[in-house]
Amino acid sequence: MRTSWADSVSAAENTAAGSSANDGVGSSSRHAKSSYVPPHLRNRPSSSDLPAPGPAPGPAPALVPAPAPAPALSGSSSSNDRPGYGAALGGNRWGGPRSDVGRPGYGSGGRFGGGGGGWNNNRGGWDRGREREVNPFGDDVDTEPEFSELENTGINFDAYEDIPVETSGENVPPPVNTFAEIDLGEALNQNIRRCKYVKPTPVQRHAIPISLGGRDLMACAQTGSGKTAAFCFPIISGIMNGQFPQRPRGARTVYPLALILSPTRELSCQIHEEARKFSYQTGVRVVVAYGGAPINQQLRDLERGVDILVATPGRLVDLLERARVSLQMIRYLALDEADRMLDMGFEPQIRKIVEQMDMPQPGVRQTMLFSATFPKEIQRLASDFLSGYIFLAVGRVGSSTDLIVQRVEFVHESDKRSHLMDLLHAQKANGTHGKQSLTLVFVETKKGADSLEHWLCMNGFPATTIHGDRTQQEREQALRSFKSGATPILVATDVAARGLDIPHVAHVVNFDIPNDIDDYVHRIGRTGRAGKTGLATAFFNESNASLARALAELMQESNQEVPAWLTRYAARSSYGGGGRNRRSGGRFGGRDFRRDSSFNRGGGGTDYHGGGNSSGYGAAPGGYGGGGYSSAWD
DNA sequence: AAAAAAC
Repeated sequence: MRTSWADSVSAAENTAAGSSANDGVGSSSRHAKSSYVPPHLRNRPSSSDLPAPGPAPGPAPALVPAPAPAPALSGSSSSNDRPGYGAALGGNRWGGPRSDVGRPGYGSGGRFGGGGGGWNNNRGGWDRGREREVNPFGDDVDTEPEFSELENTGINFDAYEDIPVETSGENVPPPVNTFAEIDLGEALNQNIRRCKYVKPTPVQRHAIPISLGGRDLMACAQTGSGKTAAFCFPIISGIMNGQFPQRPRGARTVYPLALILSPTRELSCQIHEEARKFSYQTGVRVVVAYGGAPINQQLRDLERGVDILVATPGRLVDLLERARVSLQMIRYLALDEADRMLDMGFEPQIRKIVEQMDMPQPGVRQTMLFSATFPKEIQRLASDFLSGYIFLAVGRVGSSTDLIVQRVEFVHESDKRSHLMDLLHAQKANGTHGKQSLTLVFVETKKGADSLEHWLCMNGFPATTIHGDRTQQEREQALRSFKSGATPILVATDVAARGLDIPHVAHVVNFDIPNDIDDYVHRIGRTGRAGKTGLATAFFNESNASLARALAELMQESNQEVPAWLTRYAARSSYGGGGRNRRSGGRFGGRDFRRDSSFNRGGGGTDYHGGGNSSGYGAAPGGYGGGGYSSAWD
């Protein structure tokens, strides 16, 4: 009923502040968590809007989302909010047979009509509305890739082969070696072919079966490892195949089934673009919402229907407070770059979104948490947000390959500009032109970015810049202009350090070296994407001494040539307790802390079924090994 | 210390 959900939302608003006494740490047991009812949902007549907790998410058959009883939305008289491409399908896993009438004007009959679940599915009927959908692949939609084309994409799949992977948790579903082994459905398979993906990356090989098995997932993986597809495929497949209760449709509020949170606007845009490709002609609607852009277009997009919502936290909180979005129907939650989001101070907003609005509990929804590192704060988040999860650690991309050639050059502060100029001239002369060869230059400050951009332009190098002082429009324009090659040099702050997938970045220059080795790893990860080779040059001088040790170790680890002078710096800084990097010596961003006997919370899932190579663990001198997680590193 | 993120 309209009043029902409206009340729910307004109640949520009214009590959000007071409900922050959420149990937080210490209730990692899923039973404790699943019986928890958020304050704003207590005392509701029939608790009819929130699905009751489902049974323990044990090994479930593939393609079955985490089970949950029906929420039995009372009296809603309208259908779900997506344009239907669907044919009816029997049975409704979430809500049982429904008698609701389909929303007129869309598709071919009620998607929930007449006892049929009515969600489109890949076994038929979804194509009836295909003309409606803008083709995200451009012109070559119906071009089936030739085998030779596949080889020409430049994706070096062998480069992924020796990336170490480790899993732990109870009953870990075995990894797959090909997409064909997984029944993702024909529509999705076709999109995978259109994307020219031939073979799953390591994170995909493991994460997709885990997720399709209905399990929660904590994954330590770098961007560039194929994460986006790893969480999108199971979500899209689950939505296509799953039966969901009818979503109430008020005039304004929409009820997505999946939520993907990411730290930056550009990353959200990128995930949205990728997810749209993956969901092309599946009938699954993906919408993005982020700040800095006019909200009206986003509201219109939402009103046209949303299954998967990709968002940055701030804008989502805004939408939730305006009651334009309800999380009541969320079945899939993915948090990307979780460590980054915490670094950026998003924890309160994320906890508000996940714990204090109307999102179903862990175990009812399926949750995937992605993070490059696994520090204490993320472990806490994992305990609070996940239920009986599987831990997956994928080695750093590039850690065991030579995909990225790293160079470190000693450049005094005052020489940096002319040195950069030399590099750019050399690059120009090297004959790489004709083909786009993009250079991404990282600097420390927004001011520095502007002034370097200006200087480059004055000196005949078309450059643009991206940083947080620019408007969202300027940022997006800069990114477009860079990607297109119109300005083949992009000067950036760390806003662009993580996750952005820009093809053809041949060279990453760390004009200013970051203070955190993780940031360095992320920055150089903007090149050498998808198995292509790339070059990363860092300008090192005295002011970077504190990073010398971590940098030298990282380079050594990835089979790079470490200059003798850097080794000397590294030796010096190691005495002074420098190199406070978080994970030197390891090839993973973290390890499953549940394996440590000292960590006792009574939560389940301490069994270790490690099938992977664990040699990257334990060697960390002050990493996460050893059980004690003192905060000495912060 | 700087960066990012809602209006």
